[in-house]
Amino acid sequence: MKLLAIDGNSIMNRAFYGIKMLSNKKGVYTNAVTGFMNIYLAMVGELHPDGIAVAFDLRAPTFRHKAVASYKANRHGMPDELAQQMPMIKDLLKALGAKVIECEGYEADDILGTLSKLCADENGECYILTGDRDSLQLIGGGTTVMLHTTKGTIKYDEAKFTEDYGIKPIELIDLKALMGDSSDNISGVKGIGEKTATQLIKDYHTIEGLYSALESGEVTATKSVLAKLESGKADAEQSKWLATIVKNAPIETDISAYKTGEADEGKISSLLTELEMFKLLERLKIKPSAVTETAAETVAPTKKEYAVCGEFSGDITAFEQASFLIKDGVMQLISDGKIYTVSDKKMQLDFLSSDCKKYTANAKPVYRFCIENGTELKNIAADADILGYVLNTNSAEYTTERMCAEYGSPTYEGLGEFAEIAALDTLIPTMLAETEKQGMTWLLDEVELPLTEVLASMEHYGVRVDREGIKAFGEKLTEEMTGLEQQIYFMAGHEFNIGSPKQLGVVLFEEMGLPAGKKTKTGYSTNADVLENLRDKHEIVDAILQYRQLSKLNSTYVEGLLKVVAEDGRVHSVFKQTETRTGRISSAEPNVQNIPVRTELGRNMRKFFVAEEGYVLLDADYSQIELRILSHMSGDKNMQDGFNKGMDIHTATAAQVFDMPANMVTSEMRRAAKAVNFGIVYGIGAFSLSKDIGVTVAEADRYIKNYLAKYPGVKSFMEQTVADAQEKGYAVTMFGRRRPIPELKNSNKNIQAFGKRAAMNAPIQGTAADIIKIAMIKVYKRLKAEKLDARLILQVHDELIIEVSEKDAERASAVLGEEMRSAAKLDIPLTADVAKGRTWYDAKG
DNA sequence: GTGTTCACG
DNA sequence: ACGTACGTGAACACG
Repeated sequence: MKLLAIDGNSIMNRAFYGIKMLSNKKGVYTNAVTGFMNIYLAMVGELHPDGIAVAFDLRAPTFRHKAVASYKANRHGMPDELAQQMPMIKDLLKALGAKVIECEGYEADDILGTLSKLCADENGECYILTGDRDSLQLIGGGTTVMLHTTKGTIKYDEAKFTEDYGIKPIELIDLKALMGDSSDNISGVKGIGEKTATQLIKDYHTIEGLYSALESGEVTATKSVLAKLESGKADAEQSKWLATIVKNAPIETDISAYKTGEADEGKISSLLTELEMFKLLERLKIKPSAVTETAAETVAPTKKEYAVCGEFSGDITAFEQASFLIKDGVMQLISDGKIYTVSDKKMQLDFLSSDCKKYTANAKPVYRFCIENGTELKNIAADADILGYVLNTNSAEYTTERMCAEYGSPTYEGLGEFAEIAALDTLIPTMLAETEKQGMTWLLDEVELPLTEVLASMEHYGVRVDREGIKAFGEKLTEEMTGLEQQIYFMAGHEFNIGSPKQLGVVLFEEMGLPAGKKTKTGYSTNADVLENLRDKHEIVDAILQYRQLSKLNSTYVEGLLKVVAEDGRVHSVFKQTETRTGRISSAEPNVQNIPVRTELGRNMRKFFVAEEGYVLLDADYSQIELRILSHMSGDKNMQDGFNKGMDIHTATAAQVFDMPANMVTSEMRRAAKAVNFGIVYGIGAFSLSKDIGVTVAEADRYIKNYLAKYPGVKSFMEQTVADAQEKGYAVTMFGRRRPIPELKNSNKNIQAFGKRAAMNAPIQGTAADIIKIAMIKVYKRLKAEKLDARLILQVHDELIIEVSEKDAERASAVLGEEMRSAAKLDIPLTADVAKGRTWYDAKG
């Protein structure tokens, strides 16, 4: 018999603290279960045991509330987030065929000890998996301890133990009896520490041996140690008893009862599906379960019958309603329970441009396919990816498989290559119903679905870049960098990798003796904030900051951009519609939403984003859209007043906060007010604000208090928003978009505080995202309707860029401004100014 | 693959 | 006592 005996509590603990918080969308925490299973599967894979037993302490979770006079009383109780996960892991382990052992009055340790003895009695092997060094005393006689630590799992047999500790495993008990163990409330002998205890045990092996030697005066030690030993004899004996793991817990003694049982796949599947642990399901090669609670709440979709009918022939434009997918160039089509394939491209395009009401997953590439073939994709009524995103912006991916599990839709493995489209055909109506129920139908139909086409078009056109200009700029940067590099090496006294924060830290803070500020997990922080404070300490700091700036520009923007220029001399960034938690879109390959603008040198990059010959760029951005939204949503008349009067909002805020007329506001005061305004939008904290504007925390706190006093509507809005989010579990925008915030349910104060800030920010940032999306659709439609030689090509959160022929520039400019301003009707005006230029640099006001 | 840094709104 | 503004993507070093 080869038995794997696991200390369930200990491994759950390690897993819980070793893995960042994870939770499913209901806020049920899963990180400890996830971590446990990772360790568990790795161990089972390595050892291939015949039997697995997992021991748990049987203790009420409320035990931690002191008062209980026990020798374990000072051990910290587990946090609720971990306690919740204990029943889950037990159920899961049972379903996997492992034996879960709990025993009234005995700790996990004792159960492991008993198991190891049972094994030894049968001449079997016992592997104890634990994160607790206490169990090392069990080593020997066929028992090996696999000690799980943050650095990995160490296999402790007798040889390894003796090598590390210099004593025999069993002597660990005597060692603890002398030195004590505060975590187990074992006192040991007062005044005897690790060093002394180890030496004594090495010499005398056991407490009994030590004390008999002591009686006969054979112990050589300092007078004080001898005195401590003598007065601590009773403590030592008591401690030894406490430190000894018992081996006779009343558990099943027939070792064959611990043989691994049959796995209950159905149970595993429903458990893991509920927990949304799909990666683990995949690893176990088990399909997710179709039935979840979510299903019961909405329409419980029933499994339908589908007939596979082969290649379609007939009139492809005659369908009224169908789901489709395109896989490796072959279109799969499902309508009225019949599944077809369509291989002919012409036929595919005919279908896509027909009036048929279409359901699909990930429509954007299909839009691009149609655009590239000169036709139009019509009547997309649902897109599973978009539905998945709207229903839960927190999800990491929107695969059909995952969503079926999440929304309780059946799967169709029997249909082979058609499994996905069949699943989709059933899944989509369920998700549409859920969307309706959550009041997001308008958002879906009028914003997200039409937006996909706009994004596809933007990706298709891309933006032209001036390759030669970028190269020349890059050469200039490289040259300057070489110069700086030499200066830095000279000042440091040797060459090193300036790009390595680790090496840089050593040079600055050890070799040159500059005062180290913040630390990171791995060493000294060398970020711009830290370096900025060291500027007057040494010339090298300035050179490094400058080098950093150049190096960033060169590698990320010059080299990065050149890498992604297409054959047509343009970059076709991917605009992702299901990426952000708040509803914004994101941009990648290249990211066109973070092209430098704040410093003049970086801003030069924008000179290389150019219009095609005969065309110009139009750039329009919303002015203060987030604060305008805040003033609207909060209904704060005082703040709205500033906007209605057309005032500069930061100056208006400064006038309010510092209680003086606007014309008396200094630029310093405006700067502070601006920082507070930003802070409010982000969910403010006095500490961060003080750091941002360089005042004391107390002063920053006063600013905030003052601000909220002047804008009482904002104050109550923020409070209400957080309260709603806490109650409902999500924050919501003006247009009904939800962002789930499970962090609010966390017992960790910091995480909860983060949740609160996110709850304050999400409605504001999210509403801004909704509004610019609406504007994009309106602009796109009007440019098309008015047949202008113009196209939307970029979006940067509050900014839109159009490429337009010179002759249509005037009209397109009007369209852009009008549609942006009228995208939403708020209590205060939305302002957007349009500027024109050959390059992005020129076109930005 | 993770951590650090830094570019944008 | 601790850590601290919201949301992203990319490059690089390092294990």
